[in-house]
Amino acid sequence: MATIREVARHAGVAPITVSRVVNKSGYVSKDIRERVERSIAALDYIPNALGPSLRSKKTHIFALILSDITNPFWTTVARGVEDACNAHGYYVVLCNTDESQTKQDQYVSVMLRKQVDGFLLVPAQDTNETIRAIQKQDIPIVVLDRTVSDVEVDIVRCDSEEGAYQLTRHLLQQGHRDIAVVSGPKEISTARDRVAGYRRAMEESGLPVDERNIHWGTFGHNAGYDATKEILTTTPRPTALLAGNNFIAIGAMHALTEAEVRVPQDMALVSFDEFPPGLTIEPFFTSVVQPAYQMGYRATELLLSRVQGQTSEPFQEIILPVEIVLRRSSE
Amino acid sequence: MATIREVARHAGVAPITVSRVVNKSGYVSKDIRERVERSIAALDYIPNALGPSLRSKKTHIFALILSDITNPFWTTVARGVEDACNAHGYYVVLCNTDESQTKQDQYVSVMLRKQVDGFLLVPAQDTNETIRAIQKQDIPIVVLDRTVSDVEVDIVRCDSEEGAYQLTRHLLQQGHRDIAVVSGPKEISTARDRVAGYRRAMEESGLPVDERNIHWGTFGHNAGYDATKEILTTTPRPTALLAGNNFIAIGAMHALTEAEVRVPQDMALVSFDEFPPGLTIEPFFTSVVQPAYQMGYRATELLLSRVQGQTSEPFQEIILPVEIVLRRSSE
DNA sequence: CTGTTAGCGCGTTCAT
DNA sequence: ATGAACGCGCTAACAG
Repeated sequence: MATIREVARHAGVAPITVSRVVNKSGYVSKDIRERVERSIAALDYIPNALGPSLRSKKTHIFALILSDITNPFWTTVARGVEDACNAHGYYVVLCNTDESQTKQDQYVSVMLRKQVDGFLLVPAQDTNETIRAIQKQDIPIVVLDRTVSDVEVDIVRCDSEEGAYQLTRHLLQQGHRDIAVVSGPKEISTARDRVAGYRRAMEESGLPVDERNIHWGTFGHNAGYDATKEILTTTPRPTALLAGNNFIAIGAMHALTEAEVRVPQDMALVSFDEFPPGLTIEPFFTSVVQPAYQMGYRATELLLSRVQGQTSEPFQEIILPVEIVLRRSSE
Repeated sequence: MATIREVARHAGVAPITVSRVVNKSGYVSKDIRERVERSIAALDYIPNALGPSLRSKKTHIFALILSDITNPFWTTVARGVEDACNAHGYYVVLCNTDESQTKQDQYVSVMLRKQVDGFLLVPAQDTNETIRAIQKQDIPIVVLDRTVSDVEVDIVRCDSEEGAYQLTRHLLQQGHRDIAVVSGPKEISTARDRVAGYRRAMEESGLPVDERNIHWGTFGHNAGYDATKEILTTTPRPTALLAGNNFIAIGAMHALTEAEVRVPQDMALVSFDEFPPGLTIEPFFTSVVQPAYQMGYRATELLLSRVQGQTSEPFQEIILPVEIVLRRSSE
């Protein structure tokens, strides 16, 4: 790897002149520019971005920390982040936490040392320590998807409560009265919000909420499977099921198929999150569509505005609207 | 962000002493260590990794450049890469090329400037220029999934030819004689290999290969849809279809469903790549399972060995075996 | 229009 | 056991 000095020597000029040619900054006569350009080509010179970063304290790198890139939902978020970054000359380092607080904190610590210019964080649990640690270093951060208690921080998320409300109302309209919910971990706000939306719809219709109908677990398909098996043993058996996300719905479907419970005839099944069109033979689940790509994109734009604008306006909470799509799984 | 000097001043010692405490290198008396540690905590000091990187010319970052993180296949590869990296103190910057040569080259160029320690590249097309440019800078690179002509380079890939061969033999055993192939772009080696495996199986059985049965396109579901629509208009109509990847299979399925062609009764359909268990209600396609996670992991290990060992052993080509899983889509 | 100087944060080398 | 000086690659500020 040639350095700027070697190019300068080769071209018989000062390093700063090479710098001016490379960055098209300042005046360089045509003759010298061409001579420098030839030297650059001859030596295969590629500028080292570390030097400038050290001086300018800018790396133009953001850290995106999320739970699992294997879930199409997060993948879509990540694409939104990446596209927004690229549109503004930024790049993304991706970190999977697997919902582990420890992995999350390790990543944050490393990324702080690496001088990333900002964080996009899907908080693994309801901890605010991590966020505070980042804020203490004056590095901008935008939280994605989930609220965190007891911190002031920018956040971009979707309206889970409203989504669950609409799903439940849809089920009620179909005549269901005994509806079970299989949600994610109680520590994650989206899991709580989805239960809250369900409650609101039930109560609004004057229906009592049987607490045994509310199941907390993880956002993985195994949890959906387990909870559904349990639900199938209860009497009276619920006639409809609200899954907290796409994986839970798949797990529920596995359990139902295994028990030869037909959907929607014997049990209606509604869910959160779509699968991208290239991923399913035929969309089947009635579900809440969250604007995942938009969430990533908007969060990145907000982060960029924090990074660039020195202004410390009040923290924002951007809540993106969701949409409900009716399909065969609920008639 | 506090610097090492500020901590040193705060603790009344020299910067190097702080460095020794932070890195646990060299001798520091217990008293001073504790004093320094208190200062570190008081100032929320986090070491800046840019300085050392500038000196040591090591960033401990790899660039992973692939076509599309939205495809579960690549996502699984990425997890393999990430896990292998983390196990060795490395981190990954992820870059989506969307199969575009231009985007790929832009990313490579930026990542070279950012001084990544190595590249993991899924080549967008059959170009070796990009790879040569990286090698010219003496940065190790491992190619993933696809061969590239006219370059000496390490590569880790799966045995596409054998996979297609087995899929075709399976169809032949089921009594199919007129089999169409919907593959990816001709410029991508896996697309060619899959056609080659098909040819081998056909020829081995003494069957002529009708060139009109071979369709080249992209690895997206739209291409699968379009090609299948076309296939359905030909007479005699093939009785079986070999899809070049998961997305093509889904697209084909869309076209078949639309035309009310039943699978497998009216048309058998076999494919490459599985969907992860959390992503499908019920696995349906007979398909070649490629060890995606392993591919990512092994490639990273190879890259690490290149980065660490200074030895320039001969370039390796690691070909991972594939497996075929029989399902309902082909009886 | 071109060049010199100095310093970003850190750790290696050599001293004390 | 602790510290001073130097330089990694680059560019802003200032000279000429």
